[in-house]
Amino acid sequence: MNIANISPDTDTSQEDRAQAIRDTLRDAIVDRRLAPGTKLSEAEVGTLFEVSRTVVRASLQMLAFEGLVKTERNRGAFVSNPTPDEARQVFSSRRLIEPGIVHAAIERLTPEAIAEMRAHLTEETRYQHERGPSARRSEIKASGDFHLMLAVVAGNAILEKFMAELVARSSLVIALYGRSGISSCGHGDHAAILDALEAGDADKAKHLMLHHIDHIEADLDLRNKEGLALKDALSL
Amino acid sequence: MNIANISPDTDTSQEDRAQAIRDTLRDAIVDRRLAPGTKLSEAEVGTLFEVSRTVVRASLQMLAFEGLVKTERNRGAFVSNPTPDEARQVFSSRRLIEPGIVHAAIERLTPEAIAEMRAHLTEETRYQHERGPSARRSEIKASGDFHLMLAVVAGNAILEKFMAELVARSSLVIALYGRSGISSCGHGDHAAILDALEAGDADKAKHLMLHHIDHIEADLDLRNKEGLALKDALSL
DNA sequence: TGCATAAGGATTGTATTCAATCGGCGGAGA
DNA sequence: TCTCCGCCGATTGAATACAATCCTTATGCA
Repeated sequence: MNIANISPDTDTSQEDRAQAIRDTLRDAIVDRRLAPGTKLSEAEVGTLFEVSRTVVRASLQMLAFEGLVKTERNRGAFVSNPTPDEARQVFSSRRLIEPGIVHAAIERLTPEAIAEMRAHLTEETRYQHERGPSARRSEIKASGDFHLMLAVVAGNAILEKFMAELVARSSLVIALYGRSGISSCGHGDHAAILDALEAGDADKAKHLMLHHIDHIEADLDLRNKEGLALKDALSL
Repeated sequence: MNIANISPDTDTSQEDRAQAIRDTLRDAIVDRRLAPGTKLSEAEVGTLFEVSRTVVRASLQMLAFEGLVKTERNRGAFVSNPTPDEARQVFSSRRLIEPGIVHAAIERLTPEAIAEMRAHLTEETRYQHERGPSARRSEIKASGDFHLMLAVVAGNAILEKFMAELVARSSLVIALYGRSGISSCGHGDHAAILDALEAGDADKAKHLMLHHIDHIEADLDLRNKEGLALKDALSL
């Protein structure tokens, strides 16, 4: 995969170019236009965004912090290639945090928030019924955004940041180990969770969330990739 | 407070100077040699550590990610000055995550780990009985380290990173809002938690941990600081 | 005296330059 | 022919140079 198909989005924000580049790269990573292992050369990225390596380095460092990029000294930055163990840790963390987020969200859930999330769900459904890689990418992003919106509603900026990292890393993991290329999240799960939230049934919502996460993880094939790759190589 | 009293520790690691500087600065922040609000000028830090601003910027960026430093564009980096609301979010996050860490740790608790933590506790106690700012700083650090060791035992690198951030931020919060200058953590709490862990009583350990966190937060005065500072200023 | 404005200095943001390291390629020797 | 060694290109790491921004201060005018 070449990194040339990432688009330097509109430079609307004068605030911080490094942040804008990070966001663009992150989007490209989480919806899999940049495959795990892809090298992110400072010079190449800098040329794409028309900035010097200085600001690119800052962007890559930020992504490294979020775990989406791994940097090796004197070798450069690569889209992360999470091991099965790291993958398990991601989902273990989500199982720990997300029920808590649900719990917090249920007390701060306004009618507006519910409406917004319902609107989001319909959009998500729409993407699921469309075809083509573009719709697929939008679906992946929307699926993660559901969890992020929940974190926003919960009203804790720190947990929100943690969740953003976990959702992004989940996307990477699913890209690597996902068995059915279908979807990162069963859509019905989201709707059921939102229903429980709206009904004010915290226990049910938490329960559904846990099952949802289990469901996602169950779709993964977490046998070690190296052996698999080796076997594939030998069978050629 | 001047930043001149932070010591550039031994440059043993050739691996990454930026990381070493970050660690030194973080230590200085968490044990309060650097007060919240202190400006961290790139040039000044660079001079202290004998590196160029380039690597200092990387360090400060890392600290900004952990929430220990806030950077304002064209103004520079400052040791974070968490608001009462942010403080509440820190402890809310800890209440969510730490019981989970306890839960995970109890299944992976080896006799060696227990011994290590017991040793840590005795050291912690020793600092509590010593006098002087140096012992006080060591006590603060040791107190946080207990929670970090637990996270390490839990065996989830992601949660460990999250906890490191939360513990560090807690230290800042306590520095700002702590009522009794005494201690960041009641020591007895730690011992009780470890006892419950060793006994394999997960529920009790989680319960104790929650109470411990509540206890820490209860010692804070989270009325908005601005008004307080203003009142203090007027009473001069 | 008070305020507004502009100049100056200081500090950060970004680009460029130089140094160090790594990986590959090719040649020499066994 | 295979292996080992050394050179060279490419890429990152770090320092310096330059540009932009902000804050302070001083000065002029009302």
